[in-house]
Amino acid sequence: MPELIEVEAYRRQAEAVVGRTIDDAPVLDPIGLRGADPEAVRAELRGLTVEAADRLGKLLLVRTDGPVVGLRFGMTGRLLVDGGASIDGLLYGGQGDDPAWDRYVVTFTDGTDLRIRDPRRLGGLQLDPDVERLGPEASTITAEQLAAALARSAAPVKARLLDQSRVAGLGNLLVDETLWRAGVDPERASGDLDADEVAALAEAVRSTVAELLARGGSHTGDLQVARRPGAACPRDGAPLDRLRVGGRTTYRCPAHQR
DNA sequence: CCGGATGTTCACCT
DNA sequence: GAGGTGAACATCCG
Repeated sequence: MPELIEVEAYRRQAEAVVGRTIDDAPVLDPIGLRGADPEAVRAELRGLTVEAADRLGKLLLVRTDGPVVGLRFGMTGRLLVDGGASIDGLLYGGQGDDPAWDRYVVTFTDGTDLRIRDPRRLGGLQLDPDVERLGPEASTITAEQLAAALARSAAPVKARLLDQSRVAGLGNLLVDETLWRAGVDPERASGDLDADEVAALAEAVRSTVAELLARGGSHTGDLQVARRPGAACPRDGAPLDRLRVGGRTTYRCPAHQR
């Protein structure tokens, strides 16, 4: 589920735990710890008070009076606050929702809790994550920032937009939707876009994120409904191409994406 | 049965 | 150095 939009929804939920004090944080399954010792992480989290819930790209940052707790959700992770009632309505698979997939639990002194539920175990938790490795936040990216991210690169523009160190927050669905709306071929060499095209693309990134956030998810794009072989472009009816760009399945309208 | 799927990281090629 | 590919993770779906 998580691209920037879904993680933003989790961030808003996480604001409910601001002010609470952590009683315990057992690591049920030590995924995505990047070498950290599970018991050491648990010990560090005990007794901390949550001060804020922030986000950078797809990384959720829970600030405390001690270390920042960085949460990643991979493709299938969800955040459950106070027993669930997940607002994303995007359960992995048809039903798939099993407490056995809880990887991290944070219990608070008032008896409430927060948990990371992740069937495929692609998410993770890191204390004081290195946010310097991330590019500018996609939802507010400027033409200047995007120009810097694309400059002098022969890589396909889609690959650059997916590269979290260049632009933070976009995933496969958002990038396809954005390039489709902007009329840009995902295979275009990044450095070949002129200043006007870059400015228009930056605007498309911001507006696409805002609109799909309002609609309720990365999967609510206009192109998304056509993400299947042989589908017609919702804009002009041309048969969509299905190809691989940046290692990911890509849909493109050959008629209007240039 | 097989291939893919909203992600990230790494080893190994060209 | 820059890009690309494939694998790994585990589960579900068409």
